[in-house]
Amino acid sequence: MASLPEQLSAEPAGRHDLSRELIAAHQRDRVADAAIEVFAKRGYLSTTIDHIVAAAHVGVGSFYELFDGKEDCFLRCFDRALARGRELLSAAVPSAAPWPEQVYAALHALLDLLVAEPPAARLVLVEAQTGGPKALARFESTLDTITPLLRRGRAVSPVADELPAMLEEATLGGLVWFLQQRIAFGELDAGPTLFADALGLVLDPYLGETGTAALIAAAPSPAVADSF
Amino acid sequence: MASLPEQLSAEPAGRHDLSRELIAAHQRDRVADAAIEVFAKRGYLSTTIDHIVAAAHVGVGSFYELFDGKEDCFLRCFDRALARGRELLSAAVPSAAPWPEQVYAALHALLDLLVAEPPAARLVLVEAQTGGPKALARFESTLDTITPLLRRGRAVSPVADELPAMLEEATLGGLVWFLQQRIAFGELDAGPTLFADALGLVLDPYLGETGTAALIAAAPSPAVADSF
Amino acid sequence: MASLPEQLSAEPAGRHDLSRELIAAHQRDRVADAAIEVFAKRGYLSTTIDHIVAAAHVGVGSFYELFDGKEDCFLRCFDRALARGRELLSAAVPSAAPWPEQVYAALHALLDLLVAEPPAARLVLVEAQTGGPKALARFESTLDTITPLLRRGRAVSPVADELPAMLEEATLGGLVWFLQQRIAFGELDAGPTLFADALGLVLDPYLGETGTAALIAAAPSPAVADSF
Amino acid sequence: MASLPEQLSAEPAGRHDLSRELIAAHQRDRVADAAIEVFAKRGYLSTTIDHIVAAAHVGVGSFYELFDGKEDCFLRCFDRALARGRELLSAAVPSAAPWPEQVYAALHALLDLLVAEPPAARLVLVEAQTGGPKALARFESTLDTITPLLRRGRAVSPVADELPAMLEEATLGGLVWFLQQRIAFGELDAGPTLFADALGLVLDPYLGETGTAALIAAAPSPAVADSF
DNA sequence: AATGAATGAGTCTTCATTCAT
DNA sequence: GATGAATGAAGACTCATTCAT
Repeated sequence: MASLPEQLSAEPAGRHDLSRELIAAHQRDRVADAAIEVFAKRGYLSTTIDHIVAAAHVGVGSFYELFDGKEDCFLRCFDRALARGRELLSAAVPSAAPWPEQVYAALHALLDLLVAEPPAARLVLVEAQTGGPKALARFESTLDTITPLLRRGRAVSPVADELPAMLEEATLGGLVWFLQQRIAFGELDAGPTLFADALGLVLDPYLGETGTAALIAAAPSPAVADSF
Repeated sequence: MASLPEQLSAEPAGRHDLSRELIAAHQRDRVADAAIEVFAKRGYLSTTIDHIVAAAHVGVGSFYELFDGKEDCFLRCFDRALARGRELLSAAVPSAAPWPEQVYAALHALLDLLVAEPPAARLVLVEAQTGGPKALARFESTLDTITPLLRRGRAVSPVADELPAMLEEATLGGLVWFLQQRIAFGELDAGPTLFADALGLVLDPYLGETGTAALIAAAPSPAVADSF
Repeated sequence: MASLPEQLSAEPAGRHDLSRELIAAHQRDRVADAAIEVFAKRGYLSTTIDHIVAAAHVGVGSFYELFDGKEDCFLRCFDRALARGRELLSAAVPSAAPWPEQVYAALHALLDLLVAEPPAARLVLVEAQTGGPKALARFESTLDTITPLLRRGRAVSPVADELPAMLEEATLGGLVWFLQQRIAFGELDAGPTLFADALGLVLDPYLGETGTAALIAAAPSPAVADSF
Repeated sequence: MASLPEQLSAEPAGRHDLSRELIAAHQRDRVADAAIEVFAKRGYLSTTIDHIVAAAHVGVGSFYELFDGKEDCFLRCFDRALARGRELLSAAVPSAAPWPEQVYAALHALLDLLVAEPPAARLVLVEAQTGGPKALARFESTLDTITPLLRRGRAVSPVADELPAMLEEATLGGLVWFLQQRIAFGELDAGPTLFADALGLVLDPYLGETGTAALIAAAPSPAVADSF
């Protein structure tokens, strides 16, 4: 890989390698973005390398320069979509706000994202298991990150001592399942029902139906009210 | 010309066709059972016809006599596993018993089944989506069968008017997710924790933790106490 | 050929074997008739044993009892069709009539036959080469039988000493080609043009156009005039 | 994003596509040449893709890059052989010469070609019908091209008004048949008899035997006299 | 550095033939 | 004696991956 010329001119080579890697990373991201679309459209199984390189406008050789193969590519796509989601959600949640409003904001951002980027949504939530256990494990660990955040809702719940031990895991599972179904059957649109259902699914156990309704009525963010 | 033999063979053919179809159905079931194992072990994607026929001890030609191809085979395996599960659950649930005990029995039978037949469990719960939307839709409709049964729990719940609207869908989704995870990571064993967790996941919202605990303590079925 | 059992019980066994062979020959003919249709409809290449046994209403095993395999079956079909043609033609030609009328009758009978049995016609004239060189050779030898009959026309020709040496071979080849084309493109119907063309093709060199026309005008056989 | 490289590569792509197609066409011809040999040796039916790729020294993938499949390949081979023949014949026939000499030259060139390239000869004349009706139709239309050229012989024939109406079709059919037989039985060699027979077959009806003999005696081309 | 032509292992599937019933 | 279920060799074709240019 490191050829002679680089060693002869050490310092610039370092910079060069750096920029080379940057360029490579950039390329990888570009190709991954194209691949996400393709994987989402055709499924992991029936996606071929040709599909991807055609969509990404790169040569087959470049593809193998960038990725170790099809599975590696899928995994990176998966990671990329997941990371972007995590990032956006962190940014969307006001860390100082009371718990219910944080959940409100997070869920809203999540749905916004899923509606805005159907391919990524499908990749992460539907095609995950097809890509093997590795992708699944990563998704799982991301979910584990969320569980404690959810659990903090017990502090503000009037029925805290009645809440089931596994509530958070069940809630998260229920939400994932709820979204999977909507995506699998193409019913994931920006209707107000979707958001209300999802919010109720998460908050009701903690606040009760009336509590959730009150929160929605308060409509904390105008933007939220707009898009949903 | 030579029409006599044909007429003679026409009548028995009817009877014969019947037995032929019976034999074929039997063969199909045998091969499907073997295929379930293979699909569960290798995943739909990397299962080949050769794997299946080797496991089922039939020739390639017989396979294609029995099934239209790989996908047809997978779908039939899926249906077969699903049907068997539905059947066993129906039989296991005492229709006259109070709702909590019915849930107890049903969940127990379900976990029993999943532990007893890991391949079928993996096929239905994990490999479902790989086999295309057809399998998914069938699984979905099975789940829809269960929702109303779950909803009957509201009648016995002390907190009925506080229960979220989507509780049943969330619960079911949570349960499915819970089981998927256990299966995907090979943690689905016959430990007592598994059953307690699953039961809590379903019953807690209706009965509260204490109510569930009381039910477990009552230990309605000795068999249950045995295996879990 | 003569096996031990026959020697032990000579006379009855002989009769039995005879009748057995007769029955077998009869079966073979029946199956061959069905096979001719199938071969003509689908071509040698894409005809399967299943097609044949289904059309002939026999079991696969019986088929292999009757024939050595697919090629053997095709060859026997070919022979059978050819033999039938030869037979009919011999019968149709009045041995005492003058040569032009014999040709007239023979050609007429031939075309009658081809129109009446399109499958056999196609088998012999079009599918011949597909079945390998054996079929071709047999067809060839049949043609060689006809050459001398044709050559006898020189005796009645006013231009006998001007006739090309290879006239008979060329004529026969031209006729075969002419018919092949008509069959291959489905233009072999019982129109008067077909017969006139074929007759001209054969007789013109010997009798000249005017001679042939005179023969047609004489319309030797009413039956001929009818069907063509 | 990253749109620049695409635009830069857009322009050369046009040039490149051109050369790509040229290379592909070249490859196709090379593979077709090998395939002609194989088809001629084994027949269409029992030729496999593996046989072809082995003979052409290409990978299976390349074969499918070049052709749509076996039939497409056969058809292209057929066309190629036919085109080459047509080309050589056109070149060989002196357009200003008297008709008998043109026929002489054309027939000679044809036989030269058939003897020089037995595989192509067999492909076009014997295997034609096996490759389906498409090949046959193309061969037929080529023959139709020749008919009018043959008909011009009537202008120089002393017996023009005695010539049969279908003479040209009969002659051509006879010639084809004559050659098919020679090829099928491997008797197509460069002996003088072959050429004399073929020439007589075509010219005798127009010029009479004596006329043809005179033409042969004149031996218009020394080269002709050499090879036959 | 980037390309895409070439490869060939591996896939699904068909069908002539055998043989237990 | 007849049947047709079972076999598996062999076919066409795809596509992930390599490597010369």
